[in-house]
Amino acid sequence: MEDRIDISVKESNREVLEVMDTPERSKNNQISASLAKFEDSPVFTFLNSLSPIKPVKSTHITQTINPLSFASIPSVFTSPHVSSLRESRFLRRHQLSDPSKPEFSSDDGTKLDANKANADATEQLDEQKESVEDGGMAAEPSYDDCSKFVVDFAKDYECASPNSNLRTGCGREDKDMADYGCTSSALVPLMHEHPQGGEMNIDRVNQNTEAAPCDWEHMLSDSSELLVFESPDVRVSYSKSVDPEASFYTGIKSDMQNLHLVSAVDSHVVAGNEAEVMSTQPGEGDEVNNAVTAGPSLNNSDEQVDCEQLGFYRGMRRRCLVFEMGGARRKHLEEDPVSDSSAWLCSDGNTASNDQKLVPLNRGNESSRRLMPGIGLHLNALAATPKDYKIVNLDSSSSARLLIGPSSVVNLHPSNASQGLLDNILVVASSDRDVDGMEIAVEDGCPPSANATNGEINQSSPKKKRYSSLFDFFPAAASFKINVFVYLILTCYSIRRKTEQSGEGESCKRCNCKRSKCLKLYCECFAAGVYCVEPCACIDCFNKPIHEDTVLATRKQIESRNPLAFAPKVIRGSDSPSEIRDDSSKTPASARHKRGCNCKKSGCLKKYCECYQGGVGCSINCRCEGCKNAFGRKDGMEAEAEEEEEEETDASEKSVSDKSLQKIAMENNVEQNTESVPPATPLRGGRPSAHLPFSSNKKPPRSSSSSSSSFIPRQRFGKSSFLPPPPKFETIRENEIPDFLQGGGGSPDGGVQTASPNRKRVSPPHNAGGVMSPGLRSSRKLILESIPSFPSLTPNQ
DNA sequence: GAGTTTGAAACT
DNA sequence: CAGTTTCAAACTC
Repeated sequence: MEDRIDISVKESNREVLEVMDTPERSKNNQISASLAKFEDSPVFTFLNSLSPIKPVKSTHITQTINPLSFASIPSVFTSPHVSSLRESRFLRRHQLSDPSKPEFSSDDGTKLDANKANADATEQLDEQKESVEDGGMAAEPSYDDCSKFVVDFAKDYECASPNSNLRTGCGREDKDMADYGCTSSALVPLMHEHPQGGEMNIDRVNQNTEAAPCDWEHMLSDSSELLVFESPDVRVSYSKSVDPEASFYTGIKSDMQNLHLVSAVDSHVVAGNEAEVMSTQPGEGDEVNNAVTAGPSLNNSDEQVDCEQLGFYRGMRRRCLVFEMGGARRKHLEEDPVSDSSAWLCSDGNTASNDQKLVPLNRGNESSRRLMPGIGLHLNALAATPKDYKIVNLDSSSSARLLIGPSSVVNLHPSNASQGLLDNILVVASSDRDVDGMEIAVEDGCPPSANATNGEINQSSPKKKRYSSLFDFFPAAASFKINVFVYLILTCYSIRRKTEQSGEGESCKRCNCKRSKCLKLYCECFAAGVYCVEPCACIDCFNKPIHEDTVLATRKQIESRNPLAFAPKVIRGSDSPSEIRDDSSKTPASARHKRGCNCKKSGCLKKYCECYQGGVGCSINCRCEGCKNAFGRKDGMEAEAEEEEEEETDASEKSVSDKSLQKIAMENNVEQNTESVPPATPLRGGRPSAHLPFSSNKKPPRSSSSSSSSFIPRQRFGKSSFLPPPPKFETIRENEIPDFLQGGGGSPDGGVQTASPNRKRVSPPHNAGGVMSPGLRSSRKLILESIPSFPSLTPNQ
């Protein structure tokens, strides 16, 4: 049975993956495939060794929180090119955002268990319920998960909580537990418990947890593995549909909400199968159960139901979560360009329907529903998170879902954010109470409705209290909590890793628009492709899920004028080795502003300058006057720039110097970029570099080459203390640049120019000749592997 | 926090 | 395409 189950699960997962892949398929497929293999492969082991756990253990993830930097948020709007990748992002975010929604697991569960699970699940559920009553822990089931990780985790958990009903339920067969079937069943029970009587479960859990101390390390290691490696589900979901971060968040949130530790895991696992992360909504336990029981065709007929029923996410949070998640998934699932829009929609609540669409992956499955609810991190949330550190919800801004605490500020920068979260989490985890707080926070993030769904769990009362109460319910939680947290942390960590790898991290955006209605590029949120969130102080904002249509339409219009309007403004140097810069030694980052700046008075030393703001040096594309960009003058003097800051005076002169020089430099530099880059700009740290590798669909290369030379942000500023501002813009690697972007022209500049709406800029001021350095072109060719995150409204992409 | 400066975005 | 206006962020006080 077990074997069968596993096999079926794997197959299902792969299928899902395949389905998902369609849009960008090639890459995605590869990825998915790789992921799938991953699980099986020894690599897992390796990964495990690498597992996030360590970092987690370290706990300290040094993430600094930059109050200033907001993680760039993945663009809400999917640009055509990006679509697939983007979608993934969305998903991620959604997940994150939605953490409140528990739905995650549901998906996986649905698939996995569907077959066997159903029977088992039902039985288990019954058993669990009983067991719960008995005092059994439901929680464990979560771990059951198919993934070894789960198993291990379960073991650990067991140690912690012998009770776990799940186990018992699964218990029949320990292996079974490991098996998906078990997991499913386990999940089911969890689900049931939730809906029905979270309390009872909790108590049991508590007992369990308390009873047995857990092996944190094991847990961590295991969990990490699961998250990262083993659980194909997780991976899939994350990698594909879900944004790691988002998933992470969402996962946390969902977990939190559910408090079903298990649920989180389970969800992951379950979801994993589908490759989507569907968070089971707490309230939906029934659905989940159904799904599980339902069998393979987990698809819920009612995807919407998930969203709406769950309702958790209505409102801001919901937007974010649903929005993102749904969108992301949808996209993945559906190749349809439309999906993009749907993604947007999701955020609204409206989207439920959309979500359904997305669901297709599941097609048969109910998973779809799950999808909606649970997962999504909100991009915004992410963005917000950094500041607020609210891990979870975006919308939640208000809710302050901060796991940690409102006070705590963590940068969620994509790269950092996760760690920050982890850190926070860890911290939190350290103290049970903290944990509670976290949970609370999470839930807070959740819309009331969601709570309601969870209602069971939440008793109601104030969010925080609820959570606390939850813990009350789950008194045992202590250990259990820890486990859960650990799990979450690991998950987050893993997610973060992925995200980091992907380069996605982004920060939140907030705007303060008063007249643009947040429908113009003036609006940072809109420009970033994300919906405005609570933190925004905008007036008459239309950049909300509710106005999806408007937003999309507007977006299209803008894109029609300038296809790259939503593209990341800053492009990091390509990774290609060829591109390695000569100067590499100097500047790691070869990033450059897509269009270049046009500064007249700021000397490119203030954030007025987009190049500076983006943490990149000015390039040939720039038409700035008196460039003193600390990250690199357009002259290519960047190195000097550093030296000079003080010398600034010279700068102007040098700037003059030459385009020719610049060209040369550029050529040399062209290659600089490379991944190393990341560190490149000091800024980065804080921010998001968004680099998701999305395959670009389109276009032309921006002139990457224009490149500036390197800019070494590093401290070059004479004023060591003074660090360059974190990049405000989303950055993309050249490789990532969408084809359409690249498409164009040969000369890097040209590409860029073409891209740039502004003709002025477009015109390559400096070396106009598309000539750029030949070298650049050749070397670089910007093959934009992935597109930046801009969402394209256009269907076609 | 209000007012100013700045440069991108949008418009003509 | 150039010039102007609008806009909101960045900055200053």
